[in-house]
Amino acid sequence: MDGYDMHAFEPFAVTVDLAVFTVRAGVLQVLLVERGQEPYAGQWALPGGFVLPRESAETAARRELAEETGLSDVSGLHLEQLRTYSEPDRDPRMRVVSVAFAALLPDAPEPTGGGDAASARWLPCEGLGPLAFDHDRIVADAHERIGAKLEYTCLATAFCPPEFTLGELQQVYETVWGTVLDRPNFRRKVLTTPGFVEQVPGGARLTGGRGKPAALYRAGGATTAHPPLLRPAAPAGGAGRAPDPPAPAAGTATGSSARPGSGSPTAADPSREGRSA
Amino acid sequence: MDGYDMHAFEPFAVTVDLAVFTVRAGVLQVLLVERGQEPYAGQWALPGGFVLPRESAETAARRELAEETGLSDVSGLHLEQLRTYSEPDRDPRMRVVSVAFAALLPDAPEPTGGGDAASARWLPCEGLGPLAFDHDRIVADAHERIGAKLEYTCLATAFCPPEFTLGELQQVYETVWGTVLDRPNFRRKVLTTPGFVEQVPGGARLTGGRGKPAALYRAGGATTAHPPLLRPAAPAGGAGRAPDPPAPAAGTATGSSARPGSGSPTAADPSREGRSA
DNA sequence: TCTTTAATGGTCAGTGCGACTATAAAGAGT
DNA sequence: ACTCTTTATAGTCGCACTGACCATTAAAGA
Repeated sequence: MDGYDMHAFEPFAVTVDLAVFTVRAGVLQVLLVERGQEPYAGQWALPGGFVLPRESAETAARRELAEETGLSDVSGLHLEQLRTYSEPDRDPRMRVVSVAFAALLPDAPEPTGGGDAASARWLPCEGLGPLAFDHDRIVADAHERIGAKLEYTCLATAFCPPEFTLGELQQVYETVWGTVLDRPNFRRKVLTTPGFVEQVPGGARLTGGRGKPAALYRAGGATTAHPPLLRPAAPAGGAGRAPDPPAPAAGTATGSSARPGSGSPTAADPSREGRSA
Repeated sequence: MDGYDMHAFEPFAVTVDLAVFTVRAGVLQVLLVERGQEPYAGQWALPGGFVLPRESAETAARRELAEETGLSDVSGLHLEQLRTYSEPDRDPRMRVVSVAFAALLPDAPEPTGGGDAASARWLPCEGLGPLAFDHDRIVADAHERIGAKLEYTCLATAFCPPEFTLGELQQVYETVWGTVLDRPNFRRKVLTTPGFVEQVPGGARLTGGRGKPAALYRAGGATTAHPPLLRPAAPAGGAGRAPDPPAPAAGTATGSSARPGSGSPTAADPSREGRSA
């Protein structure tokens, strides 16, 4: 950053783009908005916007996240800078440099429509048509980054509500990685990693599931997993076995989507049924 | 990135900053330039400069890297986007958003002075005084990122010349991590990781070192290490045992610094002495 | 020649993990 | 009420990897 007075410099527009993910009904989903004007009118794009004169990219990203999701408190949500996209022609109108962020949401408080965007929707990450600008690549990069961070951090809890079962936590891994994990082994790994999760004093979840009620856990204090929880090496040909998403039955859905109420996920939900000793 | 026509937007200056690292004489060093003008005149800063109107940040970074190091061919060097720094007041003169990159060089072709900067120098990463702007933080972030990537990638070879010994490779790990590793165990791990390194057909290095001549290796085709080469967990209190850098003796220096000639490190150096069956 | 240094080869026990079996506790169907 | 299905949880067994060692080889230096 030397040589200030030696070159003329071109001004750039600086924006943020948000890749907001959630796991819903066993499918990884991204928050997208439908573009109203050219270019790419009618196509899906990542939410985002300009960085204002007196804010950092992180501040702008958190502001946009709040606007776009309609959540009142986004301070606790995981928001992480991904990388900056600066190809000269990525926006046909002008020179735009965009700082991309990845954000993780636990429950999906059904779109919003709060901010700039008229229509915002959660769409499955897999097989979505071409997005506006270079947003396909941003989504792919963000997906890959999150998958990698699940291995050596405790980030997966950011996809879960304040209290969750180990089955829900496992489904986060399986959904992001697109693999199936052995349940007892996953359980052992998570429980023996100090500070990954901690059991909530006296609770077990009853009604939602079909089987034995599962114990509830909270995120522990640890941020990194040592040693890491490695994703199973792809055997050889093609992708590993993908877990089938639970059947999209209405009403009492399977597993994680059975959670009632999508309001503020701040306090423990008292409508969660029976709690044994 | 929606809502273009709804806001006025402020133009930003966009720059790149380069954290260029090398391992020299058992010490991790960064390439720094001395600032000539205010602000921070006389202080050390990272090399970098403006992104030109028709180039991406990556292109600008590679251009600056070539200018600053004076190397003719920087195409093979490892250059990786770190993150973008955009705090509103990080430059007192104007709003500057900077995309930071980390680059790794094998041998250190003693500074340069080629590009913009009058005086460029390698300085040890540890205990350098306050740098200009937020460059301390960039260096710290880059160091941490590189240390982490050594664990699960084969990146360490980017610090080594085209042909190297396992001792040199190990010193890269020890220097970046600030720990001591067990030599036989390190050797076993590297050699059993498929594609990490491959032995050069019939060579062993003779003169430089004091002990038994070491076999020469090249970087293999692999980019990731599965399972990773985990950095030893810090025992409890404070940092792990730091390796003492070899005594800074002149002339025939110890170990890795014994390599002759600092010119273009493209082809295998024929001045490398004796080569047994 | 003897010592020092570093590379290389090998052993051995503990840990972690994958694969697998077994049991417990709920709902659904008959 | 009983069985079947489903899910959570407990436990076992063997292999692979790792960390801590020890031994040998081959050079340089005293």
